[in-house]
Amino acid sequence: MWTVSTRPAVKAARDGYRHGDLHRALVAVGVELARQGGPDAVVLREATRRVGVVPNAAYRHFADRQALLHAVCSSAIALVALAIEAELAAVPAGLDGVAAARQRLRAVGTGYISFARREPGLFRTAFSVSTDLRDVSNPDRAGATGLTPFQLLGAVLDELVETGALPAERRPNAGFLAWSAVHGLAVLLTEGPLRGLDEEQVRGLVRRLLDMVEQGL
Amino acid sequence: MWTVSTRPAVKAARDGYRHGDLHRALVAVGVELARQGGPDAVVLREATRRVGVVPNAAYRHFADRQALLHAVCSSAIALVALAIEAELAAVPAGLDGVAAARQRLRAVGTGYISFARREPGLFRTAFSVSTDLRDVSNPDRAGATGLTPFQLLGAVLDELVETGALPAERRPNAGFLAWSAVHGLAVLLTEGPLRGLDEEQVRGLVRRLLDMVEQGL
DNA sequence: TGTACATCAGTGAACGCGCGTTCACTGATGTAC
DNA sequence: TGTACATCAGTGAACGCGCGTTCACTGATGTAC
Repeated sequence: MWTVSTRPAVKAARDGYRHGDLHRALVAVGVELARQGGPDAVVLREATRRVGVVPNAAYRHFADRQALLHAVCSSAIALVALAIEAELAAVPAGLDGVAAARQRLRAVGTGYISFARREPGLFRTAFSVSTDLRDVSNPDRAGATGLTPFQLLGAVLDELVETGALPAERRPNAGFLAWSAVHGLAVLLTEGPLRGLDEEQVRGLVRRLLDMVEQGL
Repeated sequence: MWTVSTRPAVKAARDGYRHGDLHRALVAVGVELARQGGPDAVVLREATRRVGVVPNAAYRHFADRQALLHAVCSSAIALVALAIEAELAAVPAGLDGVAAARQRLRAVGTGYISFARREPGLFRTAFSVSTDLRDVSNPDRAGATGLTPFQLLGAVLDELVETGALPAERRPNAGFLAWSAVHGLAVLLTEGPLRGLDEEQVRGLVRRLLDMVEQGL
């Protein structure tokens, strides 16, 4: 407590000598960089500069630049999960089982695509670090429900099976098929030839793509 | 002819002072770099180094590094077109109209995905430069038939309409829907969580995705 | 409760690197006469 | 067919840049006694 009172202004301003939680701060500012410029913009020196710390201080918390980028990537995916959760929460209650499950499947897709359009830099960053099958259930990549985007999709597909809207034998790999379609459209809309479309056209295309998935699964 | 005979060895070896077709050579070596390391590996200095020319020589043929990358991107897309054409050529003759058109639609999809898996660096490069709707018919991006990947897809969709396998009112934007699904799966298989799958599993997944597209369109 | 000390998060300075790009040049090529 | 000359593709040297990363350090924090 003595130390606190001897340097109160500095302490209050930025905690003086020690930062407090540099790890979290670097990831947060890394997310900001990725938001503005995608994965290549996650530059270690720039991140430390923004946090107000010397460049090599980052090495107390990350092995190297790649480790920081990896953490930022996980955060970006967690934000995708939050976007999907928000869309799921907006599905009106009071529908019967099959209709509700179908609506929720569409909510997952629209949440994913609207995130990609709202945050193209973060969306590219989410896919910039190669993942494998274990990463799809990494808790660092989960939203408020504790589920990752892929797990949220999986939960909805399970609902479809339970309500009888999806034959159980079609369930395996259905998640990857739906993900493929939605991801591909998200890429075409954000980096591909469909960048120029207006909101109206996008909505129509998304609706048709989700029809295709619903029909085709 | 005197100049030729005064420096024959050099002339034969690398054309001596003048290169001959540096533009084409830089694009070719740029494609090689992209093949090995994706778009970021298309480094102007390295390209000139490999061609055996001084770095700034590139500026006689390209405004800047971005212009070189753009040319490499177009070449990569042309290679996608060639891969699709090869797959189309392998569709057995003698099928009736509807079955042939369906097979050809699947050939477009498998050509696209097998290219992505065979040449992940070029595949990423093909998508590294933002395109717009006019680029999808850019002749620099065409294969041997003179058609770009998207135009090849479009031609097959037209066949489906002509044979009655696809209702004409579903034709608009069908290309983007099919492209989305196939592109998304290609990404998941090459950069995403499905990287580790073996050939057998991939074939099954591709088949199911194409079923979904065929059913859902 | 007060003191001595180990820990370890951040500092300060520096490194080598390869990059894209600019400048003034040179000399082979192909054209006009 | 032979010569004079303009063109312009490539040379040589250099620039400033920001990056990731390493090193030896310092001094606040929290713990053991």
